[in-house]
Amino acid sequence: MSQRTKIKALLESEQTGIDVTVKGWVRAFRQNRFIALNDGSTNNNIQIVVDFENTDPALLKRITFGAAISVSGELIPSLGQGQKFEVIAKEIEILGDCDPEEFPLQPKRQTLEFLREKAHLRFRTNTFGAIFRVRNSLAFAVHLFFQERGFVYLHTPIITASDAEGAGETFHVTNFDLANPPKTENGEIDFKEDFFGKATNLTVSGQLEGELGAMALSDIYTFGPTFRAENSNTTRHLAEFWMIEPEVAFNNLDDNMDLAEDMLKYVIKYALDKNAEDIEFLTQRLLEEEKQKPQQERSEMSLLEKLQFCLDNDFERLTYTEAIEILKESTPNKKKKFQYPVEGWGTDLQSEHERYLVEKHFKKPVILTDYPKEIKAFYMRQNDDGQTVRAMDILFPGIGEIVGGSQREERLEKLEQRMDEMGIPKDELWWYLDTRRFGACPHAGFGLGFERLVLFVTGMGNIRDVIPFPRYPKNAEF
RNA sequence: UCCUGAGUAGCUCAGCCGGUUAGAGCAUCUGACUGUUAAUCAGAGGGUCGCUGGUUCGAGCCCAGCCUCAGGAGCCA
Repeated sequence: MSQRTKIKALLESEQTGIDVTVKGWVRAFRQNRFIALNDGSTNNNIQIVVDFENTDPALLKRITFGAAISVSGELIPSLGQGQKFEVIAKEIEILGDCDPEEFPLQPKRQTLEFLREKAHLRFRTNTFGAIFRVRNSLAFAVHLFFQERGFVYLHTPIITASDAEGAGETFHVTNFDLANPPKTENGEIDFKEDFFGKATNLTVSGQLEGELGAMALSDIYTFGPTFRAENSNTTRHLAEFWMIEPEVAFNNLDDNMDLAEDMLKYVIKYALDKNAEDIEFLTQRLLEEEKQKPQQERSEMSLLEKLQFCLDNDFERLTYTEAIEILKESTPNKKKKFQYPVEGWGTDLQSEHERYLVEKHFKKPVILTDYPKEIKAFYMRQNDDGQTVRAMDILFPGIGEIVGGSQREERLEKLEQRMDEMGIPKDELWWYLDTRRFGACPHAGFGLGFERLVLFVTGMGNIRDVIPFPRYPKNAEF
């Protein structure tokens, strides 16, 4: 057989009457005559027309939903309605049988919950094919964006000894026999005996190491797996997720916000251009899904419109303090519709408050800045008011926080004072503090949750559906 | 972790007030048909009612505990 042509290329073919070879998985076999074949290069199938009267019935029987086959034949303009081209099969080879009695997937709509349990096979559905092609484009676009701007892709460690970052519960990394770890004289586990000679864990953030790189390379970004051992059971959290963390020397918070907004728009634009068909499919999928919902719960904009709107409009920028004022004066607050009424300044915003600001009040992405220092991390730059820090959170409709970042505290004295106040052990972070001793400069960065971005662009509702094999409490299957 | 809801055929779901042999659609299999597009028509097979214990003459249904899933909350990206 000749070299195979991918289905995406076939469907974009300029000429017909040529002999081609296609390989893929059977999506449907109708009337013993029409095979819908898909190879993952596009959501569209190529129709294969089988001369069933002159084909071995034993072979025909093996063309079942899910089977892998190779087909050689002539590409012609389709005789039927509904597709541009079709392949008149001259030779069909079964590469891999697929017993319909055993195969869990069925040629019909299946629930996302069911497919989540069959994550090893769900790539073969239209929805997940589209999701993972979009995910791929977004990941590539992230690199394109930063590389075009001269950023250095920095690989920060996945195993660290630092548990002082305050970014959540960590997964321990150890070589010990858990039933019988070495103990010290006072009965505590003796990590000096462990592989690294100290207690280690999986990283919860590459930021602190990223800052070290930025203090020489100026502009860096990380893009790697991140681990949180939080017992989070939500549609927005994973125990293992991918995070993008740029860190830029000499940037202030405004530069930081510009960078984040430019980046988000760049990668969304890239996916819209590159995956127009997939996003159109996902848009239709969402419309279908929302038909089940009552009118008032449906979104005002389709997925496609929402993404375009995001590109066409500036993100709304305001301070935490301004947000609190808006929330205090808001109708739901006055009518006591909020579960957590907005009264004073200083407490963290609840999900319902963020959602109100983004989805009801501004109706577009919102960047909140200058949060009270008490509710933010130790490394954020303190404002002159003594109350707030130069933090920023980007809130997206339906997702909530997609980016969290800040200008960093570069003044050693201020940083140490804050670490003391918050009980962060300075001796463990001696290397971090060194950057403030030797050529410190203003700098800023942020963390972007990659899966939350994919969630937004695909219009999916659960973060477990936008990563191939999700890890979450009580689940590490596959 | 907390709150709410769910778990019945391969999938999606119905199952009355606790009552005798647990149903439907789709899928699958068999046959018919053959330019179909979620093909159509006829027939057939298919069940540890999440698990454990309890109440009862009798439990898919009531009670308790546990497991899993979904949505929301918290934590955050």
